[in-house]
Amino acid sequence: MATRKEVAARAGVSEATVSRVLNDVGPIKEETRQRVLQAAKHFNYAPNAIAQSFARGKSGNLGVVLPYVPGVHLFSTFYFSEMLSGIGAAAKERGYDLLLKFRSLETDNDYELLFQRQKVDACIILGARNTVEERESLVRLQAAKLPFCLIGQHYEELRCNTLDADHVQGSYLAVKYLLDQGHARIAFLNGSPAYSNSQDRLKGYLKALGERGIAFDERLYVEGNYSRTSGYQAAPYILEQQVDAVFAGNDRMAIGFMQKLRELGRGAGQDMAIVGYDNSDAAQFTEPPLTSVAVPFYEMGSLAAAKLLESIDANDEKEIFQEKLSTHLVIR
Amino acid sequence: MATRKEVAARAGVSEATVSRVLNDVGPIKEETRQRVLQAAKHFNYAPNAIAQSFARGKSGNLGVVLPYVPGVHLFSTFYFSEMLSGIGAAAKERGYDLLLKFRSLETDNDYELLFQRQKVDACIILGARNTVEERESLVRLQAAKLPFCLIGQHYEELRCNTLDADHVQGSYLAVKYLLDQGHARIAFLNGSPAYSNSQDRLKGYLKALGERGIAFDERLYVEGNYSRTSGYQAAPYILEQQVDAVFAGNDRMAIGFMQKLRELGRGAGQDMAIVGYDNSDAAQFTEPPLTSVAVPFYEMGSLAAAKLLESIDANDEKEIFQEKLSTHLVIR
DNA sequence: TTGTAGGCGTTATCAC
DNA sequence: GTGATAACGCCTACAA
Repeated sequence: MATRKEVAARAGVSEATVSRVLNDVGPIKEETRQRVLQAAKHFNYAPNAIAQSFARGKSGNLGVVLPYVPGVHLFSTFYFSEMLSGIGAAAKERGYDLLLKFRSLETDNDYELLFQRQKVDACIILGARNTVEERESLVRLQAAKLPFCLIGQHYEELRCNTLDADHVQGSYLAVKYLLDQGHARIAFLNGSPAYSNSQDRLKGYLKALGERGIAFDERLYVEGNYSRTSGYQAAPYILEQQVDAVFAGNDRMAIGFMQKLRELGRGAGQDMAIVGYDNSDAAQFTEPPLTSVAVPFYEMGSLAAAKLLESIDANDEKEIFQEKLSTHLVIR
Repeated sequence: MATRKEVAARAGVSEATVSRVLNDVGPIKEETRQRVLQAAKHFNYAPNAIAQSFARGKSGNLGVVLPYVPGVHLFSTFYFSEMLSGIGAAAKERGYDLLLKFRSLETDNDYELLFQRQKVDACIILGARNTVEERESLVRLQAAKLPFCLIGQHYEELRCNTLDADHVQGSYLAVKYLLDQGHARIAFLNGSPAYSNSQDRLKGYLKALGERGIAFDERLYVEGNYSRTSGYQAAPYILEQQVDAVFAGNDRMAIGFMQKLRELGRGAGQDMAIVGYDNSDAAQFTEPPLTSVAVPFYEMGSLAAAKLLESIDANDEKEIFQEKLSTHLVIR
């Protein structure tokens, strides 16, 4: 593979001039420029990106941290897929490449390492949880002044770049809708409280109930893990509680719940109203179609990436951003 | 951020020794090793990955090229999601990071550039098409001895690393199933012939028909673009042909077709049999559930990555691999 | 067992 | 306008 040296030799100029031409800096005689360009073309030369990163002290990569669970096909979940699409689009626009980091939840709890090694200029963290180790790791990250942004998770104690959807509002909308339809005993099938968005959903649920003066009945509150199976498994218990509606924290759980319903011979939508969350593709294919809270995952990803990259490109003092995009209910 | 120099100074050794300790090479006195480790810990030192790549001439990145279409949420398609999950898992196992490259179909037709810049040690190309530019670009890639692998696409003229599913077989199974069910006029809703897998599907379709002595009727052959919309739009024409079954090149098109069917008041599965392809999540949620050809996308991704990385890690002469994983029919 | 020193391919700061 | 040249942080013979 040709290097700058060979190009310089062939063009009869110094290596510095080659760089100047290729980086389009400084004044250059048109004739020299042409000679260099031709020589470069002759060798099919392109600057070595790693050497460039090394010299510039910038990698040109935007890191994306994803939770990695062996055997679980992560991208197949609507949430991550959409988000990553958005991040990718925004990064591409700004000339950054995406470096994916799969983090094993048990072993890789050190976000710092990612940056210490300086393979990325900034980083977006997906699927962070509220555990002691993670919080501490994030505090260190911040102390080291490494630019990062959390999507879909926020901590009370930690003020850092954050992009999320307004899940309090989303859940409120969903539950209010069910109440408006005349349902009173509404079960809530939530995900793990280790995620702040689960907690937010609970707040929205409580808020909607509170407005109608309905007290929280803990028997109607069930925790799954956002998987279809957990929705499926929760169904028998929920049915025992004589509810007339179910609000699920995501579509997967809602779909699992509906499957069990059908197996038990109780068609969904007849004597039982169900509302999901995410408005994933699947929501429109179920029978009956699933009413669901639409979350702008793609926009969350692209906005987070845009803001983050913008802030590192303009290298003045970075302001912390904490944005919340709104959700809406898609009634089917 | 601390560098090796500072660590060396604090430990009272040379920089070379620091590297030796950290890379675990050569004989080192235990005491020295401890001093170095402590000094490293003191500064919270981790070697700069880019400098390392630079010195070693290896990036430690596995590139993944993805077609990029503005406005289309790529990862949301089962195909890419699953594949990328598989690639990611295999890369992680071998200590490689994933570098994603979104390729604009119109402008970025030069695969070479990716490698010339040497930001990746090897590359997996998804969504390659059979166009003049792409073929030429791939030929150059190969001539430059850059290790890459195509997934889901192969060319007659070009012998390169390839991993695919056996779509001839898959389509054959699907059509044979429909024939066995007693259907005779089977429409085929295929995707663009720019993808070799579309062509393979056609072969399978023809093979199954041929076995029963049924001649190809071009009125029953329709080309969509693998989107749900294209399935939806193709429906009226297909219905006009008085077919009793439809085989779709992927589930998305099958689902679009079914939607139109329902809108027209003709429930699927009643007077019209439908078989999809991919066995995506969505296939089980439709009403009625969709019979579909299961393709091991995840395994394709992980196997391709494994083989490719293996071949570059063992730096002897690389043998070209061309593998085809088998598919099976999931009857619902 | 450890130190010295050359090299990796750029960028960027000086001179001229 | 252009050419030297010193970084950049690390790896790795080669010497000692």
